[in-house]
Amino acid sequence: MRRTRFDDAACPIARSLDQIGDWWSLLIVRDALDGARRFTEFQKRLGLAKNILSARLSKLVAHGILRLEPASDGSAYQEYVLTEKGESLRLVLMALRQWGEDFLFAPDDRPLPHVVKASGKPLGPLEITHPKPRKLGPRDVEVLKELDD
Amino acid sequence: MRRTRFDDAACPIARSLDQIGDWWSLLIVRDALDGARRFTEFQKRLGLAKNILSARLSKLVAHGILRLEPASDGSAYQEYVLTEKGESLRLVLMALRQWGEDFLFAPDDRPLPHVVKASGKPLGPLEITHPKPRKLGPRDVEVLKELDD
DNA sequence: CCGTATCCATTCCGATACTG
DNA sequence: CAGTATCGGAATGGATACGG
Repeated sequence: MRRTRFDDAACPIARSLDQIGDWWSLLIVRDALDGARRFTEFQKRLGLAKNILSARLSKLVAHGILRLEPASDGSAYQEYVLTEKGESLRLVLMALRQWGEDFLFAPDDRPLPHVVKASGKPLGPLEITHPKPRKLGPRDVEVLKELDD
Repeated sequence: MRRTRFDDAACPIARSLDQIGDWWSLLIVRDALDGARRFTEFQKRLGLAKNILSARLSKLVAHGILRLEPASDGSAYQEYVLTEKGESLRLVLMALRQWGEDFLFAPDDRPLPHVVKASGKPLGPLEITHPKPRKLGPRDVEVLKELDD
């Protein structure tokens, strides 16, 4: 596409999109946040072609969003784990999730709730803060896998 | 590319990306939030080809993120204004901005600060809330155009 | 199991020319 | 000013075949 690069743009949003603004990267990060670490695991979850998964993973590693690590089990392979930079995308994903929940689902087709781990209670909206104390960290929340009420 | 569609995915993030997950849409929304309304205005700010701007704007209108409105001045043309759905993307953009600010700028190349309109003070991080009261709305903040300290 | 390599279709992007 | 039309090139995406 010979896309214009945004990597040196003055705007942080443009720079961000340059690194993760394509169709698959954020979904890969989403699954990584959900515990996926192996190539085939990502492939199975996302259902995308292996060559493009390979390319995306490499790009994410190159940008320091994922990092390669020796497999946690005995296998000779490596695993893709999130760096701090990658972990921090959780907030972006949450914003995207809340927007989607609010505007992209019909009343009779609700998404799985996003809840606070400790309490199991659904999240409130993201809030903008003055430079003030924090409430809850991104790690404190999770998305329910199924409805078991 | 024959990309897989996410518009009926179970995951809100996937659905969101289906509507605004391309290279230009969020930047268009960014500029709309910043006051841009006219075709040429977007084109000038973004520096993208007119045909693709045209396609993106149409798509955003089709998705109910932008809406066409008779020009506010005398001209016979129309203007692109954000719907509530589009306005709500402000939070997503803020998350993206904060991530970019945190990880994509060198110490000697800081981005323009994002401040609270009323106080002029820089924003704190987005926070996750329990179902609790709100603090500051997305409309209360702005990005400085230049540094005049 | 974990990828890389190859092939082909699609579509995205940018530039330019053109209309009202 | 506000687009539409057309063009070529590049990157993306999916499928499959192949190798460690």
